[in-house]
Amino acid sequence: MGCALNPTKNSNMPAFLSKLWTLVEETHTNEFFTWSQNGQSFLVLDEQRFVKEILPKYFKHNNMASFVRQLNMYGFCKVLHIGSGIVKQERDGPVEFQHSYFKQGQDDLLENTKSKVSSSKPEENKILGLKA
Amino acid sequence: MGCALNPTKNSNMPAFLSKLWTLVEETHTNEFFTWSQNGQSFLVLDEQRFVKEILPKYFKHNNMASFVRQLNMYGFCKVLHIGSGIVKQERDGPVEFQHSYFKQGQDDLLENTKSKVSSSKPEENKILGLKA
Amino acid sequence: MGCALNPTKNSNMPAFLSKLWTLVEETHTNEFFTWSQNGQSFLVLDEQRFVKEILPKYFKHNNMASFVRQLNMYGFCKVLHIGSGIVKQERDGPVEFQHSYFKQGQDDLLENTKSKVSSSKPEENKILGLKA
DNA sequence: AACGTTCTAGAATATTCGTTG
DNA sequence: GCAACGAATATTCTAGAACGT
Repeated sequence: MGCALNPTKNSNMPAFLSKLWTLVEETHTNEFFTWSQNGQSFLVLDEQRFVKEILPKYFKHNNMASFVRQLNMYGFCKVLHIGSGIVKQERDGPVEFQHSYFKQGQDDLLENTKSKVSSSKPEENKILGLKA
Repeated sequence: MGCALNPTKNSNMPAFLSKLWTLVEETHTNEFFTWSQNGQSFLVLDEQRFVKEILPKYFKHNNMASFVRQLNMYGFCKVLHIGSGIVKQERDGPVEFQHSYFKQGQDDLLENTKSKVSSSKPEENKILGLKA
Repeated sequence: MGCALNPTKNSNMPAFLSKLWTLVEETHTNEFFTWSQNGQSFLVLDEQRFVKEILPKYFKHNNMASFVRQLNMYGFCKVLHIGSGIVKQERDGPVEFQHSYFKQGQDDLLENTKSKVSSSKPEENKILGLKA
């Protein structure tokens, strides 16, 4: 049966998603991890602080690469910033990720987001979500 | 032992459930074994003390694993904690379990909770309880 | 670090096995984690200290259950201690595990020990090792 | 026969590392 | 170069199985 509940939303949502939601909703870290202005994506404004201060509190690692791997597993895509620098990038540009069912104020969309490898029926995994 | 009802010894309730109820109602162990704040689950706040001091008083063992096995047998589910990241040397997060018919103040729900393997008709075991 | 061979970093051995080997070879923790007298198995003499002091240094958790799960995955078996107490138990008996290719002084046996789920050919996984 | 205790395994998600396009 | 992915191992939670009372 639906066990291993997580307390945020009393559902069996994967831990990664509820953690990510909690993270981005946290107001005291908005300085370097927050929703984008229009709420359609989220931003890592200071990767160093994010990796050092946030990741180890919520996950069993402190590697940006592992965090990104999880994002990709759940269908998030990086938002590319083109032409944001001449040589390379002025400094490190912010890291931005987006998912069609992960938007500010719409935690209901998140409900049934699935991992790409979670279920045994592959065709149901490719994307995710029933509310669509 | 205080005023709390103690649904023991007067029914055909499995020993595990009445012991668990007694345990969590005990006020003098609330420091490390107690109801959660909203009474919807119970917490093991200090696993080491719980294992050494409480388990052997009620059961024929002092293994957390055996206790958890029984919880799962009766349909209890672990409550996941968002902030369970890299292990801190200092303190462990509490262990929390929940069951829809095991709630503070509602010992009547507990009455007919059944083990998942007790009956020979599997479909009747999945959950349990008639008062619902 | 003493004279014991340490079969790490120079092979494709899974991290769990090389860590386990390192652990049991460490002399300064022999007080509560060590080879058995005949070197055919290893002992956890103080589970609480082992869980708190050793596990988090080598793994991303501090749960005995997770450690045991890994041991079973690699084919280790618990060594049963019969008649280890009359009324209850004087103290806690030590936890002992054994594997036919994990023996003191024979790190060569360990070389090709495989997880039960690692390869895609199930029949080759059941046990393990090529040197036998 | 039901329940309790122990040891091992199943299944899902998480983390790492290396590859693909 | 680099975002996304495949695959192996690791961690977690729950269940199967054997045995005893």
